[in-house]
Amino acid sequence: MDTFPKTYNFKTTEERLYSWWEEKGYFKPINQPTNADFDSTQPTYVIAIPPPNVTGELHLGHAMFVSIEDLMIRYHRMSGKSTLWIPGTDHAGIATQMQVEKALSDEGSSREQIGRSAFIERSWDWKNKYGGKITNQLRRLGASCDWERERFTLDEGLSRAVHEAFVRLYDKDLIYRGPRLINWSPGLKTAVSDLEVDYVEESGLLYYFKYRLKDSEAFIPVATTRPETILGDTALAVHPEDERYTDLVGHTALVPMISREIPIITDKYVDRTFGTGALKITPGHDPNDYEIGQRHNLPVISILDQDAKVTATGGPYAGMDRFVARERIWDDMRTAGLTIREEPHTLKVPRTQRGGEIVEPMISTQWFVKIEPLATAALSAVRDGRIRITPTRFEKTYFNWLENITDWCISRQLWWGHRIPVWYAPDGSQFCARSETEAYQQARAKLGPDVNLEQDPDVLDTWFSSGLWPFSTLGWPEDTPDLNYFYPTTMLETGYDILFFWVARMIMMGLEFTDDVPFREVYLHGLVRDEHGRKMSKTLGNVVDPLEVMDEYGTDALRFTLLTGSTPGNDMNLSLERVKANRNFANKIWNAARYVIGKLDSLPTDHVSGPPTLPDRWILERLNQTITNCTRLIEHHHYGQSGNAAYEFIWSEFADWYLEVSKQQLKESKTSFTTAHTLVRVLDATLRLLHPYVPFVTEEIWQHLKKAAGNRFAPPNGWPEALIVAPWPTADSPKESTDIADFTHLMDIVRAIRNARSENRVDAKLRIAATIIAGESAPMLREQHAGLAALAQLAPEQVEILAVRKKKPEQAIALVVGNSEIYLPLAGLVDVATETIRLNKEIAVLDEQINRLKDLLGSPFANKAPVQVVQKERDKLSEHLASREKLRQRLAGLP
RNA sequence: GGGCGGGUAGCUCAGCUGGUUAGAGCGCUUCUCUUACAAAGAAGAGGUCGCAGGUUCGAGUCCUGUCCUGCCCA
Repeated sequence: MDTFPKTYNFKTTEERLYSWWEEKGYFKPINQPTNADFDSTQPTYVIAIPPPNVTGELHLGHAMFVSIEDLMIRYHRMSGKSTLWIPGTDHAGIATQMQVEKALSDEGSSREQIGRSAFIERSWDWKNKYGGKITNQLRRLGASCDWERERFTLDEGLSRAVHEAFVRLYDKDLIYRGPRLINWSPGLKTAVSDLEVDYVEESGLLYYFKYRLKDSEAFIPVATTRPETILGDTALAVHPEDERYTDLVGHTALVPMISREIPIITDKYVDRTFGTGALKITPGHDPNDYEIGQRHNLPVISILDQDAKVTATGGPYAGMDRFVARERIWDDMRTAGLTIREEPHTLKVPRTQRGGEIVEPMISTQWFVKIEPLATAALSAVRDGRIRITPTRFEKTYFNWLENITDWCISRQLWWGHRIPVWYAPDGSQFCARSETEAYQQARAKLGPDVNLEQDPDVLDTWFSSGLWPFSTLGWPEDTPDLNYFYPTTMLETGYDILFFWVARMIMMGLEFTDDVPFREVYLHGLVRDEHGRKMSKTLGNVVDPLEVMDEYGTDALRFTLLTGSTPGNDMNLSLERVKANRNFANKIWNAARYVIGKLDSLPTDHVSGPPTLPDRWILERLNQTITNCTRLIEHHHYGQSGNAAYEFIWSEFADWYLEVSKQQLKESKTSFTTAHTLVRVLDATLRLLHPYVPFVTEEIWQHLKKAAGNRFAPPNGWPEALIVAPWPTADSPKESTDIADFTHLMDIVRAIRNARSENRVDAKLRIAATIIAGESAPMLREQHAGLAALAQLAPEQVEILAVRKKKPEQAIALVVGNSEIYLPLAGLVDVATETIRLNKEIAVLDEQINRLKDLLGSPFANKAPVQVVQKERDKLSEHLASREKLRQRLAGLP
């Protein structure tokens, strides 16, 4: 027992067990192509991990996905599937590049100063230095990934996959390059995709001003939120049915301050009620204006450069920052008498998700994926059920996004990432190839042997390589044995916040390149918030660090909290109180096991194997029900409910009741062996049920249990080497018996006695006498005499259990539990007056119930509801009637 | 503007296909350090399930409307 301290010490357990599991190879699929006895028909269960940023640090989002995916993996591993969880990390272009640039700037250097190749080298150094951190943190959470299959989006194989994918799309004309209006991040100096822009509501101003007409003193009042874009206006637009402006349509207006001539056009897009009803059109710097410009063939003028400073087209404002220019133009216009007024206005400001600076829509030459054909395929894969999304409501979101999708800007003006596999010749012709050598071959064939090529300087959006993840990690484009056996993967589990970024793109790319779905199921979890539902943020100071939580309460406690406190697709508020409670839960299992194992150690070896007692049969049947329940719930993705069911079972039934009864049964040689066997059996099975939730404490206990129980109490198929690879429990077929009802009756009697003791302030240590008139339950209760006495703290020799009453008890408190009457002769405690009050109170409660049930059974309910439901209520009524009768008799019999 | 969540005990949340006195943890009250566990045990208090209608024998659960709140898309 010295290896079994009173409290579970997770600190000395977790790391040891994790390394042991890993060394033993338990994280690897039991059946895989490299095995000598490989069986390609054995079912698989495969998850590709959502790759965290290679230089990132663990946060609760990671803790959430690891908990859920590890649960899925451990459950299916135990269920006998050949289970593979592929781990890996993402190069996270922008994020990592920013970190490296920050480090450079701290040294007084910059990427421009050191040049591209030195910068990339520097980034790899950075990756090598910090890259192991996040994966070690995932290990800490218990993630049972096959680390030998770990991948990184920039490693050789995955880069080959990226090139292959690019070339194939290019050859099918699904990738093109050209000037388009894109979102430009002036700080990061790169294009970002539409998805990477958040529109934040902020208060600003609406500027009203005069647009003068050419050859006339008249003007049109116009409102704008961005006066600096006036310099890029190429039209004024009014609604075709707006009578205020009909006679002005077709005239020419003059751009303020620079007097460029622009037409006045009509377009139904214009909202007559907004501002003045006249809209200035700046196709070069506004997505809506860009579309109107396309419709009317308007010229596009770029007035801002890559630093968001005004270009030469801006005349006197050239060189100014966009916000400086805004003020200067407005000042100048005021001086020129062109301003009308300013009013406060709430606008949606486009900001980058990273850094949060204001994005500038501008014209830029970029690479795009023509997305519609891919989206169409991705839509039908979910529509026809080849991929199922849990919770299903996200299917709608998914459809809506894909139905309105726009081409995907995939080029980034960064250095850290997959460089675009396109090379340019001096004459401008371009060659898309899987490698530079291949590009040169193409170029030489076309332009002669002396051609010199230059590779496109841009890199691809990180999500482009992430989109290939489920198959690139398995070896695609090579036709590898892993790809053949493990693909398509089974489950894709991630947060709903990257449904578009990642999930949808994997589906599109998977269908395009592998002609199959990348996974059969998608499970989306919610965001982890603080305990009052606020988003965790550094500024609010409410960020919970999972590492600190694990330090304080253990990994299992954190995992159990995340798993049982969340429902699919819904955000969860994490409360540390709850984590603490679950730490206590781990300790509870520990102590229950400590008891069982201690008893096994001291059990005599010369046993007599008696038949199972009522409590044995009860707990085994309840175990059966719990196994059935938990399994069903997990299969339906109700992970939280399954965890709670196992929790309730082991704490409120096994520990609170069966363990207490077992103390009596172990004392008797007739029952001791079977009791010990039952204790082992139930504990073993429950540890299995809980293992996917709380892997460490369960494995640790299980190893002790296995050792203590040995062959004497081994399960039918023997003890496997470790819990992590032990078979998931199966339930016996349910028995037709009254065992559960009987034991429940016994529990109710015990509770009633405890309640009476407590209300009458009977000393907890005092063993009292009791007479129980139990009718047909008498034989059953008599058999449970010792247990009953122990549970209710009765003096065993003074417990009388009768079928019918012999004489009228005098000085006693009377309790009615179902069909049983209990008399507690508490001398000196029973006062006729208070007892009368108490009995009347109980009768009143029953009266209420009886009336309610009589009304119910007299209503159409009786013939419309299913028979079983009605019968249940009838039974209740007759039971209440009998109880009331007993109480009345008792009342009448009081002295 | 469109779509999707959430509103259940003081707090944080469960409640699967509607089944008839609504559950858990924490907190609260009373008692107990009884040889598995005080990170515990025993007993208890606490909710007209946001509001208003409707469907049904029966609604926290389904439908309609409404209020508050959060998110996504435009």
